[in-house]
Amino acid sequence: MALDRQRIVAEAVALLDAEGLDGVTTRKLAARLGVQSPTLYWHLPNKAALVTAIADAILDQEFTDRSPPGPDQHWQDWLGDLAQRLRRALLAHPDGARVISAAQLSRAMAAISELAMSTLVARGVSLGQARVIVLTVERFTVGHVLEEQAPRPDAEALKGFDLAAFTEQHPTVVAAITDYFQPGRTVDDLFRDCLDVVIAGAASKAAAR
Amino acid sequence: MALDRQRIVAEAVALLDAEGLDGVTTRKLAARLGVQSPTLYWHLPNKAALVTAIADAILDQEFTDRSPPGPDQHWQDWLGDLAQRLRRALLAHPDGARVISAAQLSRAMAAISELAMSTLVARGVSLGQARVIVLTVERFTVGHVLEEQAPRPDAEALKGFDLAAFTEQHPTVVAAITDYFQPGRTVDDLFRDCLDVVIAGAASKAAAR
DNA sequence: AGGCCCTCTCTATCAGTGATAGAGAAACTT
DNA sequence: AAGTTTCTCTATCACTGATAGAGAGGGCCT
Repeated sequence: MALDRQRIVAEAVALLDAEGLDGVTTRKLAARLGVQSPTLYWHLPNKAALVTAIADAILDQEFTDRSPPGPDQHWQDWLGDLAQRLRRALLAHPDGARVISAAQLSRAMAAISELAMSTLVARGVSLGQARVIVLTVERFTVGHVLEEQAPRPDAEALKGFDLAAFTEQHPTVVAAITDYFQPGRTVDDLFRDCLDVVIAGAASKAAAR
Repeated sequence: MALDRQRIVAEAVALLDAEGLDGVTTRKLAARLGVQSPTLYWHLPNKAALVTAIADAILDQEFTDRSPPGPDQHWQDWLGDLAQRLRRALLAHPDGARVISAAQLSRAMAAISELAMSTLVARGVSLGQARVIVLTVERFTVGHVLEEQAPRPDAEALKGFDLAAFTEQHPTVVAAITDYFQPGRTVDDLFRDCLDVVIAGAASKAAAR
């Protein structure tokens, strides 16, 4: 099996799935491909390019279908679904959000932006508004999943953590968390609720002009 | 001058300012402090703790004043100002957003959340809504600045970049960018506009119940 | 056929990274 | 004075991304 960029990236995604972003080293990747690590540098200029390629692969995997909304679907709902899909793409791999935010000039991300902005424009949203709305949704989504995927602090760090003192200093935060996750609600619901805030704002801003 | 945690963190911030997050290594930091690198491990358990401490220092620097809104200030405006201040804090140092997103259990970030959520609750927003709104604003802001501070792709990467082809494949994106930055508008305006979307959504969601 | 070049992989090596073990100096306590 | 705690040191580890440069192999032109 010949070594080419595509096979390298596919194996890099597998390595990402197995060990997370910090586990994606040129040596481990080369070993999986049955090759010595400097060989990779013939196919890729540097590691940043590899990470960008991984980001594109992750996004392409989820965004096979890039269809605009149906004739009687509101663009608000469609944009919400797009954000959900983006989140799903990031959550599908460990450190997915970190990978995307480390990517430079991701082709796939640009394609998503183009799809979203052109769709909004086709629905009568002004070009400027479309850009602002799409950027807001994208950056919120990446920021949100980045936090979702943040490593749970290890036991060592938690030893110095005094929950009682934290609760005393941050009563509202603690109350809000316990309150929110009471009835069986999940992190998916939290994202949905936060996203609804953004989409509601987008709707009101788009209507305002 | 005795070496203590506070002096280490202060020097780490100076090093961050000089060389960015990737330049903050234990050896360089130790050299600046006139000490050998293993010495740092007596004061800090590991590098993650150092990054968290840097994050707290960066936030504390901007959030000396943690006052709630004045009596006739809308919470929407106050929350917008808070987000602006958060952005300013992140932009004040190279890779500031990366530092904050790499921080684990940041005390200063928790304090900001507490301030924001309790303020909204005091203004009659429900606990659940307050949490959703504050999280949305925070995560959007971090996501936005993360993108703002993303390294401009180097000349090497740009050599393989065909602007004409990109424009053909992403006409709306290119048109939106050129359109947006036409009359002397800056990235500050872009953040303001995006933030307004989020705040407008927060206002409508908070009013809806 | 012979020579050449282009493609791809190799070995060897570099400078730098976070982290640990354990020696030792200095200061404080008893 | 002796012992203990606090802090810094030297020496070293396993590992990282990256480069230089040798060399194998196939295709191509004369």
